[in-house]
Amino acid sequence: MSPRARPSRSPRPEEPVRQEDLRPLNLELVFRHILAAGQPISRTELAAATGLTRPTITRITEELLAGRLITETGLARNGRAGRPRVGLTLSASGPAGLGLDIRADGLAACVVDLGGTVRHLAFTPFRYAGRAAADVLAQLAGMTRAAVRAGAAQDLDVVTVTLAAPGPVRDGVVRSAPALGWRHVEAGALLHEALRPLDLPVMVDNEATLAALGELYAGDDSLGDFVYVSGGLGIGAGIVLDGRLMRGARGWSGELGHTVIEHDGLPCPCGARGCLQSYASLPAILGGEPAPAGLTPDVAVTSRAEAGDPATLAALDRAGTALGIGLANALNILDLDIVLLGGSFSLLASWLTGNVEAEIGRRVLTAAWAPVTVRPALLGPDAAVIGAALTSVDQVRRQPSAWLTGGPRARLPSVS
Amino acid sequence: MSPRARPSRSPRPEEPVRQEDLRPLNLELVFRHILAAGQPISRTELAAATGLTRPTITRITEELLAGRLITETGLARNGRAGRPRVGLTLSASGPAGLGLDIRADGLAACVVDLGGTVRHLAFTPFRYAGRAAADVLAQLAGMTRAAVRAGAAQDLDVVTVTLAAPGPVRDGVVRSAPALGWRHVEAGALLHEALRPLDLPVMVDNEATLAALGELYAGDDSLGDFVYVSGGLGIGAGIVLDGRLMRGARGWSGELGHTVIEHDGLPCPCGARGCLQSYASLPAILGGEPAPAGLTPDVAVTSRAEAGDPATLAALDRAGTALGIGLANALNILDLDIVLLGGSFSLLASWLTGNVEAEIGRRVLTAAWAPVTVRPALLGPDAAVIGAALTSVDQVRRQPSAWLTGGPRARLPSVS
DNA sequence: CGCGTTTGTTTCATGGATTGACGTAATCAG
DNA sequence: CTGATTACGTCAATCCATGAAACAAACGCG
Repeated sequence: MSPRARPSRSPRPEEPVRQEDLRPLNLELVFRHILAAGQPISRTELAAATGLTRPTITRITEELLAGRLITETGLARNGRAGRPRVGLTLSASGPAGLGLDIRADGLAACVVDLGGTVRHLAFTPFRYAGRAAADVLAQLAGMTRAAVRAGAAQDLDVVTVTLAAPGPVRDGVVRSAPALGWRHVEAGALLHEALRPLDLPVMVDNEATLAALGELYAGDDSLGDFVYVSGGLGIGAGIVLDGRLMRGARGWSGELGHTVIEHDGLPCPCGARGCLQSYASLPAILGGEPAPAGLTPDVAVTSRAEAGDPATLAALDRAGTALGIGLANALNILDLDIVLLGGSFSLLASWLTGNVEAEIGRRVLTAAWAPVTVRPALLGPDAAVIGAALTSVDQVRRQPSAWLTGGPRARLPSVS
Repeated sequence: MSPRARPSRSPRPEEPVRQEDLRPLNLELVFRHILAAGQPISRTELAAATGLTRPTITRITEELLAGRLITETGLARNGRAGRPRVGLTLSASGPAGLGLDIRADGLAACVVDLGGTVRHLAFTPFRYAGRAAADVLAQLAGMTRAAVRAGAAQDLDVVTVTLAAPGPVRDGVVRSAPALGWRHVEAGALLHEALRPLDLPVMVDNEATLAALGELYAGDDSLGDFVYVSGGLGIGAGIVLDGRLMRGARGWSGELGHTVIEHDGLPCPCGARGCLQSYASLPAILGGEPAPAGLTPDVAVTSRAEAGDPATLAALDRAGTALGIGLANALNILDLDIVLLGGSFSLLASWLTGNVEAEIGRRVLTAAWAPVTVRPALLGPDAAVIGAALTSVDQVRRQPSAWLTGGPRARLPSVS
């Protein structure tokens, strides 16, 4: 996914609004209310909630029903007198989103429906050493096909594919992914090609970014501003402000791993010194020695920590402090009050949280009167795939009218 | 100014859109085009630019003319055949914005018109030592009255007052301003009270924030994403993303001064160690010794640096490096490509820029393929006052329809 | 001076939404 | 079983901003 080309810096539309634009707008309004309700909601309730009149609600729900975006549940016999209400819910069949993730230990695929529930989740171990990017993408294409079939078997129609990649991404191109040995790989175009004859739009985005979106969509409404820190071979962050992802001027925000902890500290492959990544990434915690064969780095660290290995515990202690300093910097700049430890950090949270909280409490100026919450991510290691799938389906959730008028895969670029 | 209460995290309206809502929307669209044009623009040009038809433009411009938001300039005889165009420009009279700034060396007031040009600018030296907050606000009230009169003499009608304060602000309350000895001062309410019987809405916001907005409004359209670093007794930053100010979850973003440079470095009054502020603020550059009597700190530093004082030059060298590291952290997290050195840093830019650029080039991951620009702020030390005044007038610029329908000072809370 | 040309205005039709009334469906209370 | 109650659908009438087309105004040019 690329940052939109910034056609205007104004949040308001740059195009004239005509009468015929009213229906789509109100349709989206109604749809958002159905989304937000979380449970079946009747037409009358919708009328009251949106401020639209019942005739209008009827017309709009007709369109939504015809487009398979919502379905009627049974009558809700609420005990009171009168005709019972007819519940409206997001359709359990209909449009769906597909997510893919290139993870340290393998590849993952996921399908979610409009309601955001996971309907299919698959994982294939994969070793990247010596494998070309094309191999990875061919494997992903296979998993995508399987996922589309699995969706179809449940009457789900996959709309878009979103791929999570471990590195900065723009316009479907992975600029660099050291863990995979990738540099400037046109992952979006390659995957779209490998999917033939399927013609699914493909979006590519950073792993931490998508994981943050996953947490945002999966979390309750109170979760509107937070940093998601993803630990793994490197360290990335996804920042959500006011319920919207912060992408930065060029879509490369969140490089927390190269935040400076010590101005003349350990050297980092990026060329600088004292980067957070050199203190708190999995390799750093493992102390340079490779993980035992067959064990992924995070499993190696957790098992050693659980066994009470003093070197590992010391490394985790140091990592927590470094992470806390890096996060404190980010929080001082961004003013957020929730930190989600994600990726491998979600597994290591019990050893990290203490030091992270301590450093934040000490260094964040506003922490004194506005405490910061540090907690592991809800979705754990699957956050990125699920987030990717949710991002896919969000195409429809954000613009139901486009989906309805344009039919399947309306006006989406094939790669972005 | 407080962050709005986040009624909805959606960029789309939460209220139904009716036919009568079309006109305000299109009116704002037209007004934005007039704003963006920068020079007189004809109705026909507006029609082409907005996509609306000429009759609609006529009706909308009628309303804008009646509300004194725009004026017709003379006919533009462009040499070609046909009826000449009638230019439309932002009204040089009509609604105006008032800004106030509590600066290290005194108090400033400023009036700008709808076009953003400064129509009045006043400065009063002021010593804060031993003076209560009420004294400061009484003085500001006096300057406000004078500015309103000066505006009225030019046929300008001040809509709102915005006060820039050196510290974190929320809901019109200054949480802390060490330079003034303020803690939890209800500056907005106090100023509103002191202005009686004038009943002008008063907004209060952080100085760096408003200065950043000033640069945003004053700069050309290419300036949409940047960090404004304000140097002074402390160090603050205003962050603009996609043409919009980033305020953080609670409105306290931009505390760059307490970003960690060295994880066990110099102690800072905030309680932590190694804060940027301990390396690059004016007191740090002065090396702890107070500025000579009668000289403000920035003048003291510049004069010594110009005289070639080796201690000062070394301190500036250190400060530039530290500032570069702090900014590199921010840029890695935020992905921005423009840094504006503001406040006192705008005067010291020639000694700082080199080191700042060097550190950023070394430490920002994306700097290799996407260079970062570092330059002094355009408005210099007046950025905050002007930004405050522009913020005031922006109330009208962003919602011209509200101004037109609601009459003067429509529906603005008296303090925020 | 009159013609063509461009700009701005007036008049009328269009279309989606609201309003309000009415009809129908499905339940509960007695 | 009957009547009251509530939910949902439908129909006409009306509103209102926009679009389309014709009209008026102001200029350059021959």
